[in-house]
Amino acid sequence: MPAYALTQSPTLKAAVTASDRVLLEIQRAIVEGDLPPGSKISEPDLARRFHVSRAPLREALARLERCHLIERLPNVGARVVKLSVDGLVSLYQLREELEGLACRLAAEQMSDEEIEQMQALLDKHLSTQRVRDGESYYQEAGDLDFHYRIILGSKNPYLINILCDELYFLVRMYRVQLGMNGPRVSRAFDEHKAILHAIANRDGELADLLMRRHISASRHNIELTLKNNEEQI
Amino acid sequence: MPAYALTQSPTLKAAVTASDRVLLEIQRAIVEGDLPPGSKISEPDLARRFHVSRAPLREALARLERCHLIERLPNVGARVVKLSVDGLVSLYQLREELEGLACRLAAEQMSDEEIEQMQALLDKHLSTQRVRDGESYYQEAGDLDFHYRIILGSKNPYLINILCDELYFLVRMYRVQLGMNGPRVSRAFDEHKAILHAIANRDGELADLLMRRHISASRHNIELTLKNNEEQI
DNA sequence: GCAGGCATAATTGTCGACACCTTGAGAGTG
DNA sequence: CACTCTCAAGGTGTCGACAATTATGCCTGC
Repeated sequence: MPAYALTQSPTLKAAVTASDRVLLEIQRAIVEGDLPPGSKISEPDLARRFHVSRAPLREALARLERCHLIERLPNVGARVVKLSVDGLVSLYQLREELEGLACRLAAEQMSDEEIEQMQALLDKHLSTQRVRDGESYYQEAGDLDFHYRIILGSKNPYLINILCDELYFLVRMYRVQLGMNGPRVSRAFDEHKAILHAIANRDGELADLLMRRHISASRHNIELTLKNNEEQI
Repeated sequence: MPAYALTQSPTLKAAVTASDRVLLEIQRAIVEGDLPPGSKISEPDLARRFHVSRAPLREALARLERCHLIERLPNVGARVVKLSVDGLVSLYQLREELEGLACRLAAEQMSDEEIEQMQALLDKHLSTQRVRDGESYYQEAGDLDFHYRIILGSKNPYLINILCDELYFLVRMYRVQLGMNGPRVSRAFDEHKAILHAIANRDGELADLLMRRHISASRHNIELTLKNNEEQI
């Protein structure tokens, strides 16, 4: 399998084409709620806004559909996805399964060097977290970085593609729009550490189990916020 | 989650647009080896061949990339994927995990009526198989139909999307190009029956286990053929 | 006042043409 | 002979315009 199979998304490569650029901008806009959930996507409007023609814009829309940030109907158009409890549950069911698998594979496939680099990464995150206690953004970035590395460590290109290119933007959207809060931020570090420890011991089964629990806990956290939000409406 | 989230692929809906039509034709051509693995995809060439302009063709190519039938490089172009043992292993690792999950969810989510319909489907397949013993195509279609129904029964839209829209064309490509052969054809029926029985008993764990074994056996079957093929070259 | 149909406006799908990039062949040089 | 550079040819990325479809608002009729 050629290496470029892993570089389909412009997040992992330089944004060489206009379509890539626009994709990144719209992804950010949707994830951060700049384009609100449920809102209509007008192609002529967006094309003007990002100074491109409709051709690269439509290419970008196709990729946005691929990562579940918009939904399209032929001859009708696209809308930004709405966040829901059902959607969250479905998404995290998959995450538990797939990232569990990623852990098992990573425990077999990652090199000692890669594992050492991850340990260094965790140490770095720990120190910055102590300094900026409560600032969720850094925790957010650090958490995603941790998960990314394990997924890449699985060395399974299809698994990497699904998690990194197709599901993670939606995961980020839930987390950014519903906010990460409370004691989970500090507890997540310990869970990361335990998972990495299991991988370092080449104990794939344990890493799998711990990752599933880690993701399940994260889901419950978001689910609570989401249900509160829905009640407020 | 709206219903049309499940109808992104033209396989499950009417091919209303030119892009849909071309997509279906090229999918078939690649899966059946009409466009051979590794061959270059020339946009002007294909556009002439299918009597459309490059705009809908490129839309179709984007979706072909999504289901891993072609690989693209910016400013370079697209090639039909090559089949390999590594690719097969990666693909079936995912299938085991995801279809196992689908079984667990289907055991919870499927209605009694849906389960009865599946039993009727199996009976029908059994009778046609007895008649046309050895004809792999019908078995092929029947097997896919069985897996499709379980996946749909999971009621998880993301899972359905990944398996039915993104991975199954590649699975079909391996099976069609490497051929299904030997005693597996008849044994697969028994395995299907056992899986469905577990689902009917609402025993998700057992269905999960049986499905993983079923897929694993299928993989070993194809792997053998693939390795023989590579040795011949 | 309301339902239904019609015409208009706006949006999406498709087309052909152009600009830029990559690639491969061939000339030139060490 | 090997290596580099140039350049032409083909292909991809992008653009603006047209055709087909859908949404909107008005009008008519009940």
